Amino acid sequence: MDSANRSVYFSFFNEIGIIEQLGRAMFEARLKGGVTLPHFSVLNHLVRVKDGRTPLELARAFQVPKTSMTNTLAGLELRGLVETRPNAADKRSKLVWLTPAGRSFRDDAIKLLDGEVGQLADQYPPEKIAVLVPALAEIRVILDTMREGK
Amino acid sequence: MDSANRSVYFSFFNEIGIIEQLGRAMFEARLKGGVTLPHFSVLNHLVRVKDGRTPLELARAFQVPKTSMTNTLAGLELRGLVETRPNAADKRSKLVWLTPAGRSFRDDAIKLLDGEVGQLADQYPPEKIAVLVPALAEIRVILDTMREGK
DNA sequence: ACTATGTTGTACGAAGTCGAACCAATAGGA
DNA sequence: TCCTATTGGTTCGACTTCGTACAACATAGT
Repeated sequence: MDSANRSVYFSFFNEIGIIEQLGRAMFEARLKGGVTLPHFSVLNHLVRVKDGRTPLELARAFQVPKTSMTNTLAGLELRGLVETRPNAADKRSKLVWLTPAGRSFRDDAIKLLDGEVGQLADQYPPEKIAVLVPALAEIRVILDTMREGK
Repeated sequence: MDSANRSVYFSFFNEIGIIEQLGRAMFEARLKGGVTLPHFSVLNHLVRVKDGRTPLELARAFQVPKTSMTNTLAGLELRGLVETRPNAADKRSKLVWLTPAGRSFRDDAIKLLDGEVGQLADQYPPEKIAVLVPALAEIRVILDTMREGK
């Protein structure tokens, strides 16, 4: 492959990196009380999928080391957004449950983010985003399979 | 906007986040001597655009606070990959130049990454990536102008 | 020339990430 | 049963990011 073809991949990852950073900053600006994107992501996951998960399950779901998940969950528990209870089925582990405060925090956050999303949607409509998402998902799958030394 | 339209934007940022993480891990696995993606990005930028830039110009190019760029440049200078000289035109600032070691480190890294890029290119061709990049750049610009009430 | 204001880079500290080492509990033999 | 390997989770330490505060220098207006 020649250099011109190759460089387009570098540009791609460069844009991805900048959008990730700007998107994260935008999200976190709307989240009150020092709640970060990882915090919100976990809350959202617990609502959408189901709570009563172990920390390790969550770590795997987000492709993140378990030590990072320990830290994220500690932040959520400190803020009273989740609580942990012992796992009767395996006494080494524990289960993470949403509190009512955690559930409503997530719902409120979604409403607040709606403003930002609307502003973006005014300039880049959902139809055009909807074209991008499957392409990105395809690339994500390719990268993920490459990661497992194939 | 209804919930179905809104969720497309959440999916978008979700894919972006995962690709950023996988891409970063892939890149850094190939970079020797504790050189990180920010380090490489700056080296690459200095080669492609031109060296003799100020730290602040670099910080703006990567949408990163200048304190972060100070740290990244310190790492590069520590490894002998760049050197800084005083800026005669503005004595407050300094100019960042590639060393021969920096140039060859970047060239070697490109060769090492070529395998990964080629593997990705086999499954997702440059023509399709080339379509994505301008779309992402457009979104990046929109997000940038939305930031902190501009 | 003088003063006010803006800009460049750094030092420092708070917060987040993650690998290594560790402990407790479990599972799988022998 | 006992011994060993494995697994879930935390602690600790090194590292990165980035906001605040600051010093040095630059520039515009008077």
